[in-house]
Parts: sequence; structure tokens; C-alpha cells
Amino acid sequence: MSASTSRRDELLGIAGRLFAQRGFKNTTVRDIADASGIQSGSLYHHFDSKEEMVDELLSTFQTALFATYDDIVGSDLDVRGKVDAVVRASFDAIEQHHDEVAIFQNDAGYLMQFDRFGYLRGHNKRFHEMWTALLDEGTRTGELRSDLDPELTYRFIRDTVWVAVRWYRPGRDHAVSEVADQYLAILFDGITSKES
Amino acid sequence: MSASTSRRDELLGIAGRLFAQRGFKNTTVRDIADASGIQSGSLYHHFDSKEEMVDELLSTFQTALFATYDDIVGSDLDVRGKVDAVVRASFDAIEQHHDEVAIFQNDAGYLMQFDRFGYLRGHNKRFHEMWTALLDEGTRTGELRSDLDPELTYRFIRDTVWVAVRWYRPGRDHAVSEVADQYLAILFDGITSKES
DNA sequence: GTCTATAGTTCGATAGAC
DNA sequence: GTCTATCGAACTATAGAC
Repeated sequence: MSASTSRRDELLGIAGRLFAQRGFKNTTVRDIADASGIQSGSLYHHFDSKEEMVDELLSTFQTALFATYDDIVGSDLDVRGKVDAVVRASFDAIEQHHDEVAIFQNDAGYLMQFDRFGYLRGHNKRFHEMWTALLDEGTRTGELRSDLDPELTYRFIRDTVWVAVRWYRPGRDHAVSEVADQYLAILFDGITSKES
Repeated sequence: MSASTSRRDELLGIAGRLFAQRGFKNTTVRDIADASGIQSGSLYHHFDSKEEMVDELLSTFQTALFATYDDIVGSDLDVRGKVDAVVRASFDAIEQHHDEVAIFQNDAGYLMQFDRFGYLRGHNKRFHEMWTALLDEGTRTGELRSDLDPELTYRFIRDTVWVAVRWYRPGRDHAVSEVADQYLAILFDGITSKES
């Protein structure tokens, strides 16, 4: 933590780590306080509720992520280049904002039932529209196969990329760029050997 | 429910549905009792604890699933045929035992920390060994690309197949065999169009 | 900014009647 | 096999001192 990191952000980071590891519902306010070296009541000097903590973590992260996506989709890359860039941006997010991605993957379904987290639905919709537009453009330009169901292909890509947060740990096994290389190799060309 | 279904199995099915929908920790014994039309105390005539319910659901399912896998791996199919069959068997499991698969996907990480669910670790290990042996055989026979990291390829296949339980609903959109067709098409050959 | 103390709620599980 | 009634523990959040 840098010297300029506020106490609030420091506590938020500790809470995020625990939410990611054990799930939001399964992490108690006392767990967060213990990990922070303070009493549970003291947390309420910084936050109104446990929900506010996870809300701030998710909304801050998602706002930044979609700005990155918008840049890529608005660029002059071809479809393959855009798919490549979006996938790599997603793996980068797993590396740099691991806790936030893990929380979204594990707890978004639970959180979305509350009004406070309605924006998660909106972000899912945007993400879906971005990908289906990209895949649709790819089949029109002839870069992508036209015999695949766009909806299933979207789910395939989405799941494959984000679920990696379950096992990827920064600084272990592979660099995140290597993981992205391999995933894109399979996604674009498959696992069978080609003799041409 | 058939007439021969025991009351215990009936309650187990109701509990499994709720565990799959809301998560194990987030489903209360009172939720299960309400959905069953009885009082929470009455559940303890059939089960010693909430943990026993999820234990029986997972262990019964996994035992059957691994018997199916063993048959496929022990067959005389070539590697591509075995990969095809294992993936299809997994999608069939998502269709026929949706709740059990969903519980495993969402809560296995939490449950594995308890001694009672240590067998989940053993099953994960067996699954990992089955897949890496299969992929290794495929690169030796020349059926599969040799430039991919076997460990990453394993994770790619595993995640892609099982995560479908998050969105697949039996009798909606696509038959499960169609989903398997599309997933295998991408897995084997990728999403780019090939001009030969 | 953190402490102590606790209110108010909900949880898993038990005991005994029917 | 289900009921009523309840225990003891754990939870989120609050109040007020320092």
C-alpha cells in the first residue's frame, strides 16, 4: 500500500480479498475486521454496510473495464484483431483486478437480486451486445466461420475467458500473456493438428 | 416423482434444487422445509444435518459419472472419439443432473475445506489425470496439436464444459446434443473460417 | 479512527408430543 | 413422519466513550 492510500481503500482491499476467497455471503464483517486488525464496529466508521463495500469494488472495476472495451471496439482493427484485444484485456483484468473479477464471477448472481446491484444486469447486457456484434461482423467479413450459433459462440468465449479467474494466480505457472496466447490459439484454430 | 420414490429422496431433490439455485451456504434449513411443505424440525427425522443432504447429492452423482468416464477411457475409440464422448457425457450430466453439477461448480471450493468432503479432492485429481492422459496420448498419436500446453488445454476444456451449467436449462433454446456439437466444433477446429 | 458493549435477527439443530 | 417450542451460536449493525 502506498502512503497516499486512504484507510478506506486499504480496508476495501482487505475486504475484496476475503470476498474473492470465501464468497460475499460467507465472509463476515468480523472476518474483515480481524484481517484488518480492528474491531468489527470500527468498520462502520468507513462504510455504511457490508453491501457498500462490495458495491464500490464492483462498480469501480466495471466502469474502468468497459472504458477499455469501448476503446478496442471503436478502433480500426479487423475482427480477429478486436477479438484478440478484448480477450487479452480480459485476461489482464484477471491479473490486475483478480479479486473484483472473482467476486463478480462467484457472487453476481446472488447480488443481482437486490435493487442496489441492478447495474450489474446492464453491464451484462452491454457485454453481450459487444460480443454478438463482433461475432456477427466477423461472419459477414468472412473472417469467422458461419456455421456456428452466434449465441453459443458468445457464451463459449465469455465463459472460457472469465472462468480462468478460478485457477489463475498472478506470478505462478504462466504469465497472463502466455495464458491468453494459448486460449486464443485454441479459440481461433482448435486443438486438432492440421496437415495442409 | 414416482410412487416408489422415498420421502427422503423427495426431500433430497427439493434441497438439491435450492442448493443449486441459491448456493449451499445461502440456503437455510427453513427454506428447504418451506419448499417441502413441512416444518424445519421435521427435516431432522430424515437427515442428521444440512451437510448430509449435500454430501449424499454430490457423492451419488459423482460415483455414477466416473463409472461413465471409465467406460469411455477404457474403450477402443481413438483420442478424438474419446474426447468427443467424454465431452458429450459431461453435457448429458448437465442435462440430467443439473442441480448436482451446479452445486459442485458453485460450492465445491467451500465444501472441500471440511474433512467430510475430502473425496471431492480425490475426484478432481482423477478427472485431471484422465484428461491429461487423454491429451498426452493425442499429441503422441499426432491427432492433437503439440504446440499447446497440456495443463492449460486441460483447464480450457474442463472449464468450458462445466461452466455451461450456469446458463443451460433443459428444454430451452437448444437440445444438449446441439450444444455439445457446437462446443466440440470450436474445441476441435476453432472459430476462424478455413479456406483450403 | 478505534474501542467496548450490545441490540435485534437469523441460523442449525434438539426435545418431546402426537 | 410431522408438529411445536426453543436453545445456543453467529450474524449485521448501532450507540456512545475515548
